[in-house]
Amino acid sequence: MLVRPGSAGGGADGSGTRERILAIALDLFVEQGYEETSLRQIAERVGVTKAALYYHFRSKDEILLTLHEPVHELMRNAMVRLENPASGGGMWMTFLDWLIDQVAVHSRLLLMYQRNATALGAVHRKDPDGVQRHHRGPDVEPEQLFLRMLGDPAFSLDDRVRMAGSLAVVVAGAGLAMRPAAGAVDPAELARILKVAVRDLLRVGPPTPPPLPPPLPA
Amino acid sequence: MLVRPGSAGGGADGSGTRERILAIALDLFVEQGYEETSLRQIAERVGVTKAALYYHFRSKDEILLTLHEPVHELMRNAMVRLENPASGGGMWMTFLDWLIDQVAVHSRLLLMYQRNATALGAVHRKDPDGVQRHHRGPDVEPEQLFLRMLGDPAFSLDDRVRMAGSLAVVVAGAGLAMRPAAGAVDPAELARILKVAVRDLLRVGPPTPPPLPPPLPA
DNA sequence: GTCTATAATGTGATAGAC
DNA sequence: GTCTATCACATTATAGAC
Repeated sequence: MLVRPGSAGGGADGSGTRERILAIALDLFVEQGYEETSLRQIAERVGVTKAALYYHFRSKDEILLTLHEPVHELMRNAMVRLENPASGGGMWMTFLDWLIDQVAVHSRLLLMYQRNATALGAVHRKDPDGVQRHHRGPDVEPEQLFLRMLGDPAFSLDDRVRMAGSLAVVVAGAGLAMRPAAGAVDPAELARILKVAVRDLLRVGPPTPPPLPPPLPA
Repeated sequence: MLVRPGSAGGGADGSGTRERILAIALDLFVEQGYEETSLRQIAERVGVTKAALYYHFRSKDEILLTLHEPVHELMRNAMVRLENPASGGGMWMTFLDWLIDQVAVHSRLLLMYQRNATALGAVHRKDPDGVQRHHRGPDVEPEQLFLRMLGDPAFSLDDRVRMAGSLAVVVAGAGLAMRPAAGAVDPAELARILKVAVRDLLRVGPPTPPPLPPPLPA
């Protein structure tokens, strides 16, 4: 589920320790954050010693990077779609629809990214080559990817705000699904709602379905 | 600007070292994050030794908490406004308008919070009393404050998504203004745009201005 | 109010046995 | 593939001189 098997150097990992390390690290990184989580803590929960972790991973950073690999892949994929010159204004909408579907699948990973973006950036700055080694493709921080586009003077400030905003809405929606306080949420329904919501924000598509109880007198 | 003078224990701080510590810590916390920033680094940049920092602050955590005090105050203020039973649906819009104005003023502080929410949460969990001591009022993490409301079953999932989304749009807009890559942004114009945008997302107010012509007919 | 010096601790990481 | 034992280092924090 998390990683493809047979990715690292050595022999077959019969007991699946590597996967368990990743799963538990993901839990802890989401709960406490990367910096606040020590290798001792991870090892304890996995049921091995610190040294054992170093058999499976070269460093703590590498655990973080391995977990973020799917996120990076998602972002690379996103970039390719955005750079496709097929359409002008509709491109962004098409992209968002795709993203919404992706987000429903990877919501937990994205939550981890959201909580550890700062730490990931630090790792990124400290050892860019180490990041490169982990996944081919352009070595861009996901966040930077969109900032570049948002700086494009071809868009008005209004457009840029709404583009950045629509992205934020999607992420917030994904976050909503992850919070236990928000109750169980049907991913499919959430995706459907998000797609309509971003259309309202971006003022495209169907004019705007009115809410049933009018919340504010016009 | 950042803190009220005469807040800490000792005598008058003639040279304003305390304020300089806070200002520089803010810079570093925004740039690198709280965990990645060491006291040595702060002291170096201020031009004093590590020990000097401990004259002004009891711990590293206290520096973070002091910086977040205005943020907490903002959140407490927000909660009071939201719990005001004056209006039903319009309440949220009124609240957002107020928030947008506040965000324009405190954008830098909010960016710090956004980047260090995880670290702040860790401090929060580790020493809740220490947080309490810093600012009277309910001891709630800002993030938790809204999650509570978003869990209210009185709202449909669609409403909740749009409420959470509108909040995210405001935060994203503030973030946009802080990024050098996004170019200079007039805060007043940004605020105006945001207020219209969240109305579109929440489907209240003026029906929906079209994209191309000037989007504010008042 | 700031310094020097140092304590106390935890961290990520390595070496080598089994 | 996992262990024990240990290293080297940076960190927060304290004590006491000036």
